[in-house]
Amino acid sequence: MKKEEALLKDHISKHNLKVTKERSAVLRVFLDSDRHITAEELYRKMRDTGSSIGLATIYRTLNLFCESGLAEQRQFGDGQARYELVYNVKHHDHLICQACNRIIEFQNEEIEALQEKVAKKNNFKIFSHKLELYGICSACSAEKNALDQ
Amino acid sequence: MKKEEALLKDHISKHNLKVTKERSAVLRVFLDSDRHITAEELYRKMRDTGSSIGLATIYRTLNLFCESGLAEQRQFGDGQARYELVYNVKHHDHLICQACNRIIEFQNEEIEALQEKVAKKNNFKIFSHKLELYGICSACSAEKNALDQ
DNA sequence: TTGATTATGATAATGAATCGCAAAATTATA
DNA sequence: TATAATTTTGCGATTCATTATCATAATCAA
Repeated sequence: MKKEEALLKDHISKHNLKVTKERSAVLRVFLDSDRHITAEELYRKMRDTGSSIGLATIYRTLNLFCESGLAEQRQFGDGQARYELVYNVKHHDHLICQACNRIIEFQNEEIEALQEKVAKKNNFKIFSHKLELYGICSACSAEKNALDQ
Repeated sequence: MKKEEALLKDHISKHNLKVTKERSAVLRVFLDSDRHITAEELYRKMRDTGSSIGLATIYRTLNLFCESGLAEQRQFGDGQARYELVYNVKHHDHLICQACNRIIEFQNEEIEALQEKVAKKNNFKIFSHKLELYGICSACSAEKNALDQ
């Protein structure tokens, strides 16, 4: 059994919930998908492969993943929440290309340390943070330059 | 005439729009409000002082403020957009207290510089960024400690 | 297997934000 | 300052993502 599956089952048993084929199927597809997937995308992906799962169940299951610490919800400003596997994944922030919607993950210890410093200076205790850099990636930038010629 | 009003009127005249009493009133109340106000809060504030303005007009006007460079829209994760005066205001990021919803602004040149460095390393051109630190402020932290006694 | 409990799918409901429209307001022009 | 072209307004309807409701189905401890 995968460690992600074990984590979910542990959460389920600790909260008097039940292991269902839908939950198992959503987990399987979720783990096999691009990071930063939306509920709708996951729903389509499952329906397209013959599943008769409902959209509400997708949302309920993704929320369950978040409650169990397996995933986190992100808002990148396009109006749809995205869900990302965080269990056993090192913390990181995001670069978001506004041309092709590509999401690049990055880590920077120096920035993290400075955030703590800012928090301390303001007597603030940080529980979580969000750092997103919006712009244009190298591929889109090159494409734009080519078009401009 | 205030510089903010001048900016808005400049934008209006450059785009064949019209100066209306509603737009002037929304600007007046907006400038006189807490930073990071929601459309609904601005609507309530105006209705409570006798205005018969519609909510749609509030939204349209706040969008106009954003287009003119007077304001920017922010999402702090509670599902409602907040609007913040940015004209003639130095760039800053936010600390958000999840207990009392207080928003503290801060500036940190070192973090900004490191963001640029990250972007460069990824051949990414930054147009904007979002850095939000979520947690609990000193006042709420003290209150919580007192209750725990 | 049963029985208590939880989960599911379909659909309705929600809430923030936008749209369409007829009426009203603005503004350039005469 | 009247006119006419254009934009804006408030209202209500609409959209879209997400959640709630509810009857039926599935799970699982005993």
